[in-house]
Formats: sequence, structure tokens, C-alpha cells
Amino acid sequence: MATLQLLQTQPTRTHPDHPILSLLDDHNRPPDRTHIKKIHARMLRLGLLSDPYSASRLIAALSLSPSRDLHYAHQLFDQIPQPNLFTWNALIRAFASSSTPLRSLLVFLRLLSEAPLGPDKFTFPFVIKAAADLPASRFGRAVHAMVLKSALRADVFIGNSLIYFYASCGDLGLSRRVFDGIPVRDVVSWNSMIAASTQAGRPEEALELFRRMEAEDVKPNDVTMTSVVNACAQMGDSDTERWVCSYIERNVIRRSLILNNAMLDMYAKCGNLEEARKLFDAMGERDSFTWTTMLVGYASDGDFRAARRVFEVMPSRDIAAWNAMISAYEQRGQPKETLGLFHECLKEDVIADQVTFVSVLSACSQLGMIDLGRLIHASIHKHGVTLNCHLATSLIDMYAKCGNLEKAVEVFRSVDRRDVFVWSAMMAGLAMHGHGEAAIKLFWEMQEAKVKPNEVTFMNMLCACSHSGLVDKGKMYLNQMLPVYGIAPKVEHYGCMVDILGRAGRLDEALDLIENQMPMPPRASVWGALLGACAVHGNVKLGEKAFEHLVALEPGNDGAYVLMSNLYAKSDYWDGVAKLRKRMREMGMKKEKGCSSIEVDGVVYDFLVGDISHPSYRKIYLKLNEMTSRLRSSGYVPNRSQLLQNVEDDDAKEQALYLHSEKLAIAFGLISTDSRTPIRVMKNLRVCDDCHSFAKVVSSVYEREVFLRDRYRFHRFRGGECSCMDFW
DNA sequence: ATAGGGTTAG
Repeated sequence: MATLQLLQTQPTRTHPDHPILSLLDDHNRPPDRTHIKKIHARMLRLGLLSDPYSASRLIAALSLSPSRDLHYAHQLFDQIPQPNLFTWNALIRAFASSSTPLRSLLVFLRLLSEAPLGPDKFTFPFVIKAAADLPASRFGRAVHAMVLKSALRADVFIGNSLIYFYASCGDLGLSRRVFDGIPVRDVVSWNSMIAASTQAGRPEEALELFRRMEAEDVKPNDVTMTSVVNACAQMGDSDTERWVCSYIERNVIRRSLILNNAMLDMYAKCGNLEEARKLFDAMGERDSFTWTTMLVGYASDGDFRAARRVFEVMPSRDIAAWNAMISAYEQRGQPKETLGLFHECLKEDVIADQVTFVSVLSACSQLGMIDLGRLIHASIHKHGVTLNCHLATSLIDMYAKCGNLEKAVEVFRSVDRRDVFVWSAMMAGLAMHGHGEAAIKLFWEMQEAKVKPNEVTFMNMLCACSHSGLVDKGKMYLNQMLPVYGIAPKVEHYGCMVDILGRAGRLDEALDLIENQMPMPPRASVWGALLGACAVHGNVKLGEKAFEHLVALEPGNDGAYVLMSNLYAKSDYWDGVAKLRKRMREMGMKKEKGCSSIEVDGVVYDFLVGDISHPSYRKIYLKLNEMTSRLRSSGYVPNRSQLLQNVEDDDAKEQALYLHSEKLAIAFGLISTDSRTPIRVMKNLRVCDDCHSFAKVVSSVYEREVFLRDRYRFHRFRGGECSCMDFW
């Protein structure tokens, strides 16, 4: 009886173990591709391939060796008369850890229909791993169902891979159910569950599991501690950090490279760069994770030079290192440097990935470089990079912020999986272009698609209401946030509501919201919104109040002084203007210079007020003169009320309205682009009334579409009208 | 003859 069972489970041996097979797994000399092919040829001549055992050994070597050739392995597999389960498993395993895990699933399906014996305890972990990495959630659930119906339902290896599978499908609850259902859990079961909780952003649960693990006397190892350290990093308090470090010391946990990297990351995340540096110096072995973690640590600590130094001296730079450096530039608001580094990265033949493109697209939208953005979109398309939600969000954002709303909508419609960020980016784009109602419609469409709104969504919704003057809708959504959607409004949401009310002239309501209804103290931005509204509606008294609150919170806020000064000027209160100027002078404060930029033939040109640094500035000023007289005869009257926008005496001369930076950029656009190309100008500050009406007339007199993005929103000028309907 | 868990970048 025992012999019979052995015969059934052991592979059939028709030949004795041929010496050539030992060449396949010589660990001192792993066979390279040509070597394997030679062995293959010899095996063919020896007739060894008709022996399932020998053929399987060859397939395994082909699929698993460092220089594996899965295509070759697959072809060979198809030629074997009777692949045994070991052979099937080797192939399923190889594909599971390849770049095409889908093939693993396909081979598994073939196994089900073709193999005389079903999958075994080795097959399941491989195929479940493939399903997890795709992730193929329905497929994985079906495999799980097969496991439950089989005799393998209590297998701890399979259980552990199912924990991993459900975690990567984002269903922590099901991971937990599998975990709870494993009769005899081992350390890997605990590690998988703790890691799943950590990765789902639930550090408290991870630490709770760790305590239970200890209570049940399962000894944690370095892998356990890696996840626990990661959880502590997420908790972000220094007590937890000290506790985990001393635990690792006391229990003599092996300090693997990965554990050290995780600890490095924890120190860096807690802003403890000194400790991070100490550990870094003490580490005997370092890899690209180590260096990149240090880089990111310095960058997020604000020590940009140290970050750059790490980048310069690290022994090799993979795409993750480049991405870290590129995104550091991007987040510092240095889009030109971001793009410069991106070009260097391409020159070094490092293959850009989705993360790279996310940063680069963001730099494009900061600069308004729609042509480069388009180019990147095209190359993403060409390289068959799949649009994940991050990338789709960046593309939508880039097109919207560069003025091509149609293209943004096109991208939005073309992606099949949309997360809350994709939806929110589209709503923000519509809002920015003044399509408030459309943004609100999208909000409902999003909920029909069963995607839950988050804080960002509501910020964009309120912005939409603000840009379109939808006061009651804005109030309604703000009031619904907590009771209906379970999201507590933050100070930014209240700031936006103040803006909505203020623009509509309901200044008292806005003040009441700030003083009596907000559950938190107002921040500078909230008073700023109120001050802005007072400036629009000429309410000096309330404006002064908002201004004093604002500068108390942010003494260096030059925008506050400009707004207040405009408000005084508008109300003919010149003493006020003078007093403000004096105050600014005493503080040594300078107004942020207005700067407009325009992209022509892939180059971004910046213009400051009265700028004469451009090589062809004479031509630009001539054009501007010509334009001004042509526009005057078409009814353009310079609006001098904002002449005093700038409170700096010294450059008052340059402050003549017609030298405003956006006018220079538009003039340059007219002389340097094709007559059918829209002119796209980006401005760092808000556009002033005069430039706004200037652009309107340009769009009709010169029959050119003009896009003007300011700090706040988008203006699209066509045929003498602006998309904002003069409401901004 | 074959297995599972962990670290960086948005």
C-alpha cells in the first residue's frame, strides 16, 4: 500500500539520473542562456526530453536561473509529451515572478484542463502570488474557492499567500478572515498580517497584532520588525520610535539590510536626521534603498543641499533615486530644475517610469508648458506605459492647468479605472475653467460610480461653487460634509466658504462664519479670503479688521498689503495708502513681482513688469505700442484704478499699466507664434482688471484665442469675451 | 526536485 502511494506521487522515472542534469543546477556556475541551450541540444540527442523528470529539470533551470528565458521555457514545455506537476509548477512559478504574471494564470488554467493530476500545495502559492501582483481579484477569489473545496484548506503556506493576495486587492478584512481561519499559524502568517495592516495604513492594528503575537509566544524575526518599524514610522511619535528601537536591541533581532533601511526611513520620517545619519554611517551594507531613503529624508527635512549631495555621491542611481530627486525639485516649486534633471535622467539611459512622469507633468503644469506635456503624453502612449490613476490624474491636471480643458476631459473619459483623485482632478479642472455646474454634475456621477469623495473632492467642489457664484450650493455641500459623508471640514474648506460668501457680497455672513461657526481658529488664508472680498466690494472697515488679523498671523504676507492698499485707493482713502507704504518700508517688505510666462517652441520665456531682458524686447515694446493704439480705437480704456497696486515707490515708473507682465507676454506671443495658435500665458499673481479687459479686446481685434492662467483660475478669451464672465 | 512575509519615489 505504501509503495503504491509512492508510485503515484513520485514522478515516473524511465531513465536513471543522467550526469548532464547536474550541470543545470551547479550553484558555483549558474548556467547562462547559451550554456542551457547547449545542454538542451545534448539532452535532445540523448533522448532525455521524453523523460518527464529530465525535461522538468531543464524547464526549471530555464525558468528560474538568473538569465532565464521564459519564452524558450514555454516553447519547450509545449514539446514535452507528459509534463508532470513539477514541470507545471516550475512554469507557473516562473511566470508568477515575471513581468507578465497573467501568463501564470493562463498556465494554471491549462493545468486544470490538461493535467491528469490537479494543482498541489506548491501550485497554489505560486498562482495566488501571480493573482495578487496583477492584481486579479476575481481570479484569486476563484482559486481561493478551489482551495476551500480541496483537502488543502488548512495549508499554512496557501493561507499565508492568501493573506498577501487579499491585502494587495485592498481588502484587509478578507486578509484577516483568512488569517483567523488558519489553524496553525506560523511566523510568516503573523508577518503577512502585520505587513498587510501596515501597508493598508493601519499602524495601530499592526501594533496590536504584534502584541498578540508576543502574547501567543511566536518569536518575531527581522521581517516582523521591518513591518513593525514601518508601522511606528506611520505613527510618527518619538515614544513609539524609541520603544521599537530598544525592542530590536533587547531581542537581538538580526539587523538585515531591509530592517536597517526601514529604521532609516523611520528616523527620517520623524525628522530625526542625526540618528538617521548615525545609522547610515554604521551600516556595513547599503543598497539603493538606503541611499534614496537618506536623500528623501534630507529633502523632506528641508536640507536640499544635503539631499543633492547624497544624490551626487551615491554609487549608482536607479530610477527610484532619480524620481526622488526629481520630485524633490518639483515639490520645492522649481519646475525648470525638475525638467532639467529629467533630461539628464534620459541622457543616462535610465528608463523613466510612471512616477517620473507624474513629477514631470506637474512641472509642465506649473510652467504651463503644454507642448512638452503633450510630448510626454505621447511618449507615455508610445511606450505602452499603462495609465494608472496617478498618471491619469497628472495628465488631467496638466491639460486643465495649461488651458486645454477638452483634452483633460478626453483623458478623463479614456481611463477605465478612476479613483477619487482622478474624479477630483477633473472636477478641479472644470471648476478652474468656470464650469461649476459641470463639476457638480461630475460629483454625482462619481458617486454613482461608487467612488467616495474625500477632503480634496470637497475642496474642489467648493472651489467650483466659488468660481461660478453658487452660494447656496456651496453652503449645502459644506453642511453635508460631516453628516452625510463623514468628512470633517477643515480650515481650508471654511476658507473657501468665506470666499464664496464674500464674493457674493455677503460679507456679514462670511464674518459670522469665521467668528461663530468655524470649530477651529481661522488661519491666515481665511482672513485673506475675507480681505479679498472686502477689496472687491469696497468695505474698508471690515477689510481693515481682516487685514490686521491676517498680518498678525503672517507678518510677511505682501499680498495682504497689496490688497489693503488697493482697497484704500478704491475708496479714495489716500492716507491709508500712505500709512501702509510706511509700514511696509519699515518692515523692509517687498511686493512679490508679477511674472508672466509663455512657452514658445519648447522654451519658456518669463516676463517681469517692464522687463527689458528679453533679446527682442524692442520688437515687443513696439508691438505693445501698436496694440495699445489699435485697442483704444476699438474701445479699450485703460483702467487706472489699480495703478497703485504696487506700493514700491522706486519702481513706480515701471509700473505703468501697459508694462504689466501679462501684456508683455501676450505681445511676445502675438509676434512669435502662428496666427492660429492660441496664446497661453501663465501669471504668478492674480490678473488685474485692466489686463483682463486688455486681453478681452486682444482676442477680438487680433482674432486670437488667449488663455491666461493666474494664481487663482483660468481665463479663456475668445471674441472679446472671457470664460470667467468677468467674475473672478 | 518546487513555497510564503519585509524597505525608497507620487
